[in-house]
Formats: sequence, C-alpha cells, structure tokens
Amino acid sequence: MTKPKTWTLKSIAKELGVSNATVSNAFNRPDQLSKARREEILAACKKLGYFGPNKAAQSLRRGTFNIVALVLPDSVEYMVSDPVASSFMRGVSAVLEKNGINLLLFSGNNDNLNSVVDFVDGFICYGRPRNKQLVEQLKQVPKHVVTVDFNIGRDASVNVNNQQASFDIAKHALQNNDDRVAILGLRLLDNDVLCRVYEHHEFEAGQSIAHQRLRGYHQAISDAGITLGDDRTWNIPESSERYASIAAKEALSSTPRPNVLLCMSDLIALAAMREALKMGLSIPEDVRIVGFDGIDEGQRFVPKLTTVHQNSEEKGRIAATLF
Amino acid sequence: MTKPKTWTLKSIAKELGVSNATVSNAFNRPDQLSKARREEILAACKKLGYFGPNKAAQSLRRGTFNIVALVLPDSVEYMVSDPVASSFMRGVSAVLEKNGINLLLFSGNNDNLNSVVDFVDGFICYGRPRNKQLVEQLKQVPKHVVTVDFNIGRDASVNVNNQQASFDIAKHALQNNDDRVAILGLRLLDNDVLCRVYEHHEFEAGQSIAHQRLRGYHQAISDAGITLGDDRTWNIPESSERYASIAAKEALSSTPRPNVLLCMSDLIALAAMREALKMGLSIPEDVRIVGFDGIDEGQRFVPKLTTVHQNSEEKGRIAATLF
DNA sequence: ACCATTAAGTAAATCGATTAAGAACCTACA
DNA sequence: TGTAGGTTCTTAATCGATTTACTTAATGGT
Repeated sequence: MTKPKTWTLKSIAKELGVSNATVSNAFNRPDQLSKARREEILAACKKLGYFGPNKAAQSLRRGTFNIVALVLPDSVEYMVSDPVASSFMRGVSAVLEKNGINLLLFSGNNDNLNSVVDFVDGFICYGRPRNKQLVEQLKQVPKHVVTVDFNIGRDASVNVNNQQASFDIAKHALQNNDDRVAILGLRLLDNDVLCRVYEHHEFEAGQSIAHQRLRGYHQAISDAGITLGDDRTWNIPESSERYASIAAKEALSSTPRPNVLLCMSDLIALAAMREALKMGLSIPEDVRIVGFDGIDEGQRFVPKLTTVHQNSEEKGRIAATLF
Repeated sequence: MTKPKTWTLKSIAKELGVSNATVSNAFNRPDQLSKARREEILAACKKLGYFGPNKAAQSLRRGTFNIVALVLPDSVEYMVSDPVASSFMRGVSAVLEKNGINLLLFSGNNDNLNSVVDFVDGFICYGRPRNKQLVEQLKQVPKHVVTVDFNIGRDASVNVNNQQASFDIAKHALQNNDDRVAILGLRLLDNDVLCRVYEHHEFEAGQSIAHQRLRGYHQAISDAGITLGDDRTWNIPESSERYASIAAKEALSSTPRPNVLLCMSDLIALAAMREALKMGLSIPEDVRIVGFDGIDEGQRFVPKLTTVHQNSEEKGRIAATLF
C-alpha cells in the first residue's frame, strides 16, 4: 500500500517494516547494518520515490547546513554591478562549489543577521557592511566568520594592504613636486552623497577601505613634497559611471586644473579618462590618471589604465578556503 | 539563574515560568495573550539575549523558509562574469530584498537539486541549466518554480521572444542580397567546444536560446534572398573574450570574407569588432557587426555596437515578482 | 442566579530527522 | 558449558520550534 503523499523517513520505515533508525543508517552509516539490508532498503526507497532524509530536518538535528552566507558590503545589486566584487564572488563560489557547499547572498543593507543565522554554517564578509548594526551582530554571532578587507577580531580575516598599495600607485603617478593632485574617493563618507570634501582630518583614523587608501595617497603626496589643498578631494558614493563622470568633470574643471588624478577604483578612473578626453586633454601629457583594482576593461581602454592590480578572485578563493 | 548556553524557546519558557506556547505566541501571535504578558516576555528575552525562535526549527515546522534558490544556467562563476546575467540577478535581488527574502545561488552544474530543495520555498531558473538531470528534477520538484527564457511547463515562465528579436536585428544588418553572412553562435552545442559547424539541420527544432536565435537569423537571411553557406556558422561555448576573438578571427579570414557578422551576444560582437579593427577593416563599411543583449560596454565602444537591447534587469524583477 | 461567551494560558502532538543505549542472536574460545 | 565479544537491529530521547484542543477564570446578558 504505497502512500500517496511525499515520503518521510518514518513512513518509509513503516512501509518497509523496519525501524526509523535502520533507514537512517542505510543512508548515513553503512557500517551499522548488513550490506544486504542496506541495499534492499536503498533500492526500495528509490522505487518508492524517497530521495533521502529531509535536509532541513537533518540540519536541525545535526546543526550543520552546507550553506555559507556571503555578507555583501552593500545590496546584491551593487555586488553584481561591480566587477571587482564579482571577481571576488567568482573565487568564493569556485571553491565552495567544489566542496558541495551552497552560497546564500546576504545584503549588507539588511539589519538583521537573524533571518539567516539559523540556516548557515557561517559567514564570509566581503568588506565592512554598510549597516553598522550588522557589524555588531557579526562580532557576536556564534558561527564561523571570515572577514575580507576589514577586521572585527573574529575567526579569520584576509586583507589587502590598501594603504601600501595606494601609496605605491600614487608614488608612481606623482613625478614632480609641483604636480597638481586631486583625489576621486570612493565611499569616504557614510552617507550616500556625491560631494566635494573640504575637511577630512577625521578620515585619518578611519578603518574603512576608502580611509586606508586615502592615507596611502596622503603619505605619497607628502613624501613627494606636495601639499594637498583642502579642496582637492571628491567623494563618490558608489562605483558607478554616472557619479564618477560628474565628479571627474568637476575635478578637471577646478582651479588649479589637476594634472594628477588619484582614483579609488578603476571604474572611476575610466570615467575620468573619458571625461578628460572629451575635454580635449591628452593622457598622460595633460593629466595622469590612476585607478585601483585591475579590472579587464581598464586594460582594453586606449590608453591603457594604470592601476593597482588586486587579485580579487584569489582573495575569494582564500576566503572560501579559510572557511 | 541565567543559563550559560544559548537560549531556546523551551529554556526561556522555563526560566520565565510560562509555557512553551506562550513564548512562541509572544513572538508570532500577539492576539493569543495579554498585552502585558507579551511585553513582559519580550523584554525578558531581550535582556537574556534570546533573539527569537530559531529559524531552522521554525521552518521545519512551518514548511516555509524565506529563501529562494536562483538556479543558474552554469556555474556561479559564469553568472558574475556575464553582464547580462548580472543584470538579471540585479533585478531579482532588488525585488526579493525588498520582500525580506534571501537568495541562494545554485549552480547549473550541480546534479542534485536535493541538496537545497528542503531549504527553499522555490526556484527561479535563469535559462536552461547546463545539467540535464537538473532539468528533469525541476520538472518534478514539489515547490514553486519560475523559469526564465525556457519552459518546462511549470508554475510560471518569463520569456523573451528570441526568435523575433534575432530576426529583427538580422534584418536590420542585412541590406543587399549579395551580403556575405557569417554567424557567431553562442552555445549552439551541448559540448563545451569552440568549432566551425558544417551541418546544422538538427538545430531547427532545438528549444535552447541559441537555437531560437538561430532560427531568427535564418529566417531573416532567407527573407533577404540570401542562401547561407553550409560553413558560415561558428559555435562559441561561452561568452568570453578569448573564445570570441578566435572565432571572429577565423570567420573574418574565411572565404568569402563576410561583410555581415551576426553575433549571439554583445561580448562576442565586441570581440569581433576588435578583431576586425585589428585586421584593418572598417566598421560598418567593410563589415557590419551586430550583437544581442545591450550591455553598457557596447554603447561606449567606438563605433557604437548595434544590438538587441534586452532588459535583463526588468526580466529579473518580473521573475521575482511572479514568484 | 444561571448559562453562554470570551480571554488567557497550558499540555501534548507534531514537523522529519539523528543517535545513544540496549536487546536479541550468533560465534568463538577457554 | 559459560562468558566475552561482535553483529544487527530497535527503542526512545532529542534537535527547537508551532499549533490544536483543552482547562480555567472572568465577563455579560437576561
């Protein structure tokens, strides 16, 4: 008498006239029953259409899920729009996929880790999440946590030395002590605002990626014997072409017109290059523009973009392996 | 006597001297207890550090998860590399995020839906998954299934009329009946192989996106009074620059040299344009190249790429809403 | 004063599994 | 023959919750 509904361990056991435990063992612990019994049971299950123990129930009992949450710095939308973030994700997924672990995307805008905490084995956090509460929750959460490009004193962390890398690229861009520098910063402020920043002493102590990079720039600038004006910094709220173009246009029309543009991402740098060309400036004669990240499009652009090549994919792989 | 471990509904109830049910109701069904009791309980929970019912257990009991799986056509890696797929994902995530639903990524290479089926409320499938077994499983799975750009007779499906769109773009590209046409196809074959295809009658009945588009091209070609040679079609296994360049170079050096190149994706078309320019051909005088998708980079390229603009993001939003 | 409602809370079954402890039987060895 | 050990399988507790059916007490209408 085959039951009509979906099978459960229990109903299968009753149907076959064996105990719950035996069916469970047939699937999970082959050494606990005779080979004959086991094969008999598995065959019967297949025939009846029972595909094995319910994973949700299994997870509840065992406390493991085969799912890790990737905590994004911002919305999922942002993640797939940004080539660097995408590379990172590629690295993470490659490793997890190989290990049969599923990936749950968790938006950095979300304010409650709670909605997923009970479903995952742990978290990989790519960059400090935009939502502060989330950061606090991550510090406490009783699961494995790997952070990338920021640190909250949890299990493991993989970091690029942003300050050093920005220092290097800026040093490369700066050639004379009368260079006129401008900075196109990415997410210097918490607020989502495109603006020109006149006062930024408070940035000196910040721990965000943007602040680390900024310190690298500042150090290179002062090493080159240049004094950075108080009005030479722009803040771009997200790595998008639209915002970057506006900021670049502003910067390139400001007085004195900059001949060095330090951009905190390649997308920004590319937008700036387009604006510069549009304004009839030549690169690098009139203005030298450097980026950060090393995305593909930068290498295809004419002239080629000078940038920090950071291997995001590798970072993703490492983060997933550390997990 | 505060317990040291993590709290559960049961331990909290005992601690507060009320029943299990009352605590549960305090969180889920306010109308089942007095306002005073409820607030008292919630306050106590907060103080003790109990953040509400365990979601995994809750889900097991209720059978709902607040998670949907996005079934990808290929690996997660592919998804984030392809701008069109990314747009789609952006649309999906925007809607789901708003509804507080989490997104689980499920690779189309995976052969067992089973590993996630018990964790999700349903599936959104973006394109026919590469793994055939997966398709069979999707037909049967006892959960909500929305398919995009392919159909398996399940709950809902959102489709672009690929055949019509390809017909239109091809018609636009073809101007004279002595045009020499070549086709750079994407994933015409199941196998991961870059090749020149000499025989393709079997494609006429195929249901994949590639086959639909191919039919659109063929129709436009024959409408234009042109006979397509048996050796004018190339198959590119994935939308990557490397493969596309090789195929484009081959096609452009074949005899007779094509003056119309129908490309099944923008990424392919862009690679072809680069190759053409490299070979000293001018566009569109020597060769007209059209794409499919409408990605941003195509509009920034000089000369601008002519293409089918398909609004993937909107498709994503629709798919998520249909869910 | 009586019965019918309503409100507030509880006991216990249930979701679908895992697993420690133990029963029943068989073998082997002194 | 007695017992130690090994297989094979079952019983029952457990994971952390939800929810139906029920008890008890309070309210209200006539």
